[in-house]
Amino acid sequence: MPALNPVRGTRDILPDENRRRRFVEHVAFDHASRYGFGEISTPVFEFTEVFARTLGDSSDIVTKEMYTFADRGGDSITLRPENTAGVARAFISNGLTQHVPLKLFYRGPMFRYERPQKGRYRQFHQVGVELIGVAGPLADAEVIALGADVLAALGLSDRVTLQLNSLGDGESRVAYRDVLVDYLRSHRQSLSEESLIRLERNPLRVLDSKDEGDRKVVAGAPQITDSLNSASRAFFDTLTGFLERAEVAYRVNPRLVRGLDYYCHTAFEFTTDALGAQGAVLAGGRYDGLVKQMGGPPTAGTGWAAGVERLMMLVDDVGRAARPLAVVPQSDDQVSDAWSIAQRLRCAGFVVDLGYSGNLGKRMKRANKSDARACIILGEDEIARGVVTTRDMDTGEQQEVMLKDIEDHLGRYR
RNA sequence: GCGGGAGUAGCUCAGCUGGUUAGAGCACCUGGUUGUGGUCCAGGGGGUCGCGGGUUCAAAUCCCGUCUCUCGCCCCA
Repeated sequence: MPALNPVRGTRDILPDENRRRRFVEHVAFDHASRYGFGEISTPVFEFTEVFARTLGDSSDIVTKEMYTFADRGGDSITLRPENTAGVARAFISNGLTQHVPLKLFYRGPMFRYERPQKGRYRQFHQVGVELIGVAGPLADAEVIALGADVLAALGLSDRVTLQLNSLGDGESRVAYRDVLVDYLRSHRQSLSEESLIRLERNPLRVLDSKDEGDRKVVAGAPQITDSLNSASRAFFDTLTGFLERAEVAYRVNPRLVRGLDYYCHTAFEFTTDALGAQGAVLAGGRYDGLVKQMGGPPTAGTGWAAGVERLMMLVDDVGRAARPLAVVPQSDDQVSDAWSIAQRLRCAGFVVDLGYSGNLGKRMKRANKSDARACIILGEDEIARGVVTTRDMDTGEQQEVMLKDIEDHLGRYR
């Protein structure tokens, strides 16, 4: 049935898997709340310009990975490939520039036209945070510590490492870029074809090339740390001091870079080797130039995004769904009474399932399949006497209970 | 966008040097048990062998194309 398959790179998430997804999202938001973040929801599509302008014309996301189309009114629309640009747009659109510092959490689907792989889909989900309007390193520390907390709460502490780097301020980055380009040019005969292109368009990217020849060249390359001016160095030192004080373990990786212009100072990634090539599970950095680039006032910002599907694959077990009580009529003759009892119990806050058809045995089977904690059995006999029979599905123990007392009696199964 | 591997029942897979009616386990349904689930026993349903084309007397099996998944590259969450 090829016509009935979901579109490549998309998939259906069934109830069991959605419990994992909700668990991940819930843990993320729960911890974000503790840091004072509130949830923002922005549209899943924006004017193409929102992404084109902020992500940079040369980035892969913009040049070949966006779902872009003209709507019926002729506007160019793009399904969001990430949400930082959307949040920045909302920040400006809603006049929030006067309400900084602003701490925003988000979650939801993102869209990128990429080759699907393990943990990589064309429609995927992210959770993320943006802390807008704080220029100092305490904001970076908070955001990183929050990321570490979320991963810890998901039970992943021993499977991820935090890699940290500083790109410095604009002055430092320009200085480093010059030094780096000089060095790379002098070794251009050893660089891969890819890297020669990057050298012209986005030289920092050469640093995280996986090509063996490139790596040798990069190993001897000047490090950004040496190009940081004193202000940038102080920023980074203060940040690492905060992280140490909060006991957030990190490893400085001078090759961790961000290609886009609006990034500065902090860049970080929590990575794992448990997902093959998809190593990054939660990554972010500081983007002081973004809001201004979008047409807003100069505004500092720092944040991260995490791939929900990747996290879902890493978390072990989220426990089973709530076990229901099953109201089981002996036959169709007792269905109306069963229905009343079920509604009464639901009203009282119980999780209640029903057996829909068949004889008592069939309905019991269904109750068992739904993992029922207990059954409320209702026969002709019981109705006549104003009682029900309850059966504990784990012990098999049964007893008769007055109909009016069932809520009390079942309280222990709540 | 580029390269490797794989697609057989709802799931995991066997069958593949071409040869009767394509199998197993799990799952599902029915009965044993018409007032009692799980376990057990007996039986049953379910497959255009991803799709299209080619070779052949004969194709799940060989060849080509295509789609999807998967691993890697690129990039990224």
